[in-house]
Amino acid sequence: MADEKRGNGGFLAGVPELLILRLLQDQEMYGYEIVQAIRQQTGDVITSGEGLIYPLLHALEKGGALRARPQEAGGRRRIYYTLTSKGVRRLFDLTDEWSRVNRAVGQVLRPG
Amino acid sequence: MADEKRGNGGFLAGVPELLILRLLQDQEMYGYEIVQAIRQQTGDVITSGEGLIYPLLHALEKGGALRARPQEAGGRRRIYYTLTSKGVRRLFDLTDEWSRVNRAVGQVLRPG
DNA sequence: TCCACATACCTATCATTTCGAGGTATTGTC
DNA sequence: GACAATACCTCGAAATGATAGGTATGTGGA
Repeated sequence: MADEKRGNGGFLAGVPELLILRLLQDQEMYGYEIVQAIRQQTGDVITSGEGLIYPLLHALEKGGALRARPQEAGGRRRIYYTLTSKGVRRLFDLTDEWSRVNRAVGQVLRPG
Repeated sequence: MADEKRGNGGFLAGVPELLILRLLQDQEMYGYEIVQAIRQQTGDVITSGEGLIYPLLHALEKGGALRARPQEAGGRRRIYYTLTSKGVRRLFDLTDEWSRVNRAVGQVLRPG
């Protein structure tokens, strides 16, 4: 079909990035924590794994949207991330784009 | 960044398929017409081109969601598509999935 | 003690989807 | 006659997500 082998069922283009940025807007978090948070806060609707989240965090950091702060915590090495001003701007842009697409799809789904 | 080279700006995974099915629920349409309709009804927010729509129509037909009916109209060869019962089911499933993801993202964006 | 599990990080590869460029042919307009 | 619009098509590149692995430490139970 339109081949639908997506574990999450599709409709997720760009969503993980948006969610990461939004979560970090409220508080500093580390990667593993973000993976769990997305699962919990979406009621297991979005279950993006570490194989997606970690590379995304690295890309966002390299792009200047996030700042990384390594820290030891009980023998465990964690990397905490915070939003930079660039990240905040990116979050606003993505949020805006998300609602635009949302409205657009809604207009077709339930017309006039 | 998360590299954002999508002409439409992201957030479109699976959306074109959903829109096609929804449009065909109301009336028989041909490919070129669908491309224009998506553009118009979304106010140019979603501008998926023929390079995306035609292959999608073929895949949906092959998958049994659509039935194709070729017809000549004023020297112009058009291929009209209609929904099969399988296509209707697929439309319901995608619509459902779309709102689930929508709610899930919303929960993260505006918590509390 | 040993084993399994949760934590916490990472990469590589594959599948899917979208985008852009290009190609054919007809009709209508300047 | 040239050009835009109509109407179909395919190919290849790029981006994204999913899956499957791989490393290491701490904790709890048998």
